[in-house]
Amino acid sequence: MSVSQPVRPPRRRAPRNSLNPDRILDAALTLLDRDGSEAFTMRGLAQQLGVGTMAVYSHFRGKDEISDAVAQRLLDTIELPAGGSADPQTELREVCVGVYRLFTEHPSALELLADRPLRGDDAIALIDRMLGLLRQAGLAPADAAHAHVALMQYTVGSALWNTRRSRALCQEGARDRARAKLAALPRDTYPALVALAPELLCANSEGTGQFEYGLDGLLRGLLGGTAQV
Amino acid sequence: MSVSQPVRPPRRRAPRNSLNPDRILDAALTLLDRDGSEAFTMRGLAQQLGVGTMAVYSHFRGKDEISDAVAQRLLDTIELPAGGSADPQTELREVCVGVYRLFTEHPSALELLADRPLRGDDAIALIDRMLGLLRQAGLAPADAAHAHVALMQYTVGSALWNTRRSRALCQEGARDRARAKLAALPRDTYPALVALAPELLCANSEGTGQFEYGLDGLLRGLLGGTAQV
DNA sequence: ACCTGAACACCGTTCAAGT
DNA sequence: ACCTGAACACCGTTCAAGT
Repeated sequence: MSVSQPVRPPRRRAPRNSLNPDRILDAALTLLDRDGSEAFTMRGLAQQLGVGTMAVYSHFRGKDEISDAVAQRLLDTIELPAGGSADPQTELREVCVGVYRLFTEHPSALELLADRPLRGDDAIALIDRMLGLLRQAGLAPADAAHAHVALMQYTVGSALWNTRRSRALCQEGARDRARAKLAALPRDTYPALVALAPELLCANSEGTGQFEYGLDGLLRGLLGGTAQV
Repeated sequence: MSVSQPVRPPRRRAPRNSLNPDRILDAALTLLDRDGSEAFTMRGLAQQLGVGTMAVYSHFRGKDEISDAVAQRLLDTIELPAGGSADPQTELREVCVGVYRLFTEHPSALELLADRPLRGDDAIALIDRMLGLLRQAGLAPADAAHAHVALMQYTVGSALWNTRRSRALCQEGARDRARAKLAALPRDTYPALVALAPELLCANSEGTGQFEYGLDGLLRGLLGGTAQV
């Protein structure tokens, strides 16, 4: 066996200016989407870029600043619906579905976003759009603000729930174990749960359908009437 | 200066059986609530217990198993309303508010819970109760399942949003910076946002009020009628 | 059986140095 | 200016050893 071939050959010095913020953010997002947020490491990022660990620090202050920038960039890719064509409720629905889509397509980035406040021009535009639609739908100022936050909370919560649920179900045989556990429950202690077991499993494995069910309910409840229940 | 007093005096050997799973979980929850989830460390936990780092491993397989047990224990403290006294919608409301309360009172534990599936007897009982109430309210099996998931998603999402938002606002001067940023936005690019700035700031700093606003909307929309929008 | 410290393979980041 | 490796203070966990 030849010992002369080292496992990690001494990387030749990276050419000057081959690195830049954009390349770094691209690599970060790739890493995040492919391997999940706990695999997002400064060392891993540098390796992905074919560069020494500390090279990245010439372009960003640290990991936090990179996470921030990735979150920013993602938010700015949300496409707002054309507008004007449909009624406010339908447009609000489209906006929320768009945000949900983005979050489920970039599961690990969602965890970054949940940590930091929403800023960046496109995120601001999104909030403005939603508030405008809520006012158009006839909500008073305070109601529009509350409704907006509620919609965001539901959307973020659903996306988070969904990505974590689906990651858990990816585990070896997890789906069968869940099914078995449900089947083993005593029917008389948990009558409703046992009776609805198949529907529950189904609702949990649906993705967008489940989200839209709740979203429609929420929109109906928030916009439907001014009557307090 | 005397060198003979070491910074960390050689801790005397902990008495046998002074450690047990309950004491460990107590310490873990204390640590979690006091210092946040990223301060929850095997080394810190052992220190809190006045014991060598590895002592904990005699009682739990590792950090993950402890996190699991803490989450379990928390879920089992949720109190279900007496039942039978009120209509299904009011009872559902109480259950959700109870879950939300638990989550906001133990912010860091929520992050643990978001990661793992809900199990444990009391968590199961909670799900059963909610499903039963939803059926009582007149929902078909598939609708009850969907509605249950939607309610949980909204509740978890709100709690998560809230704890993170409030943690961010705890930062030095963060509240003022947010206010200033809102005030600096161009009125004609973001008309709705600028107009609703005070209401938004208010909705975001309310805790339970904001949650209940959306919850009532969601319940109204899910239970209000069978009409699909 | 229960508790111990040393050691291993990680992590983000500081530092002084190379080009 | 941009990129480098060594080093520091952390982390969870394995291991062989003490009692």
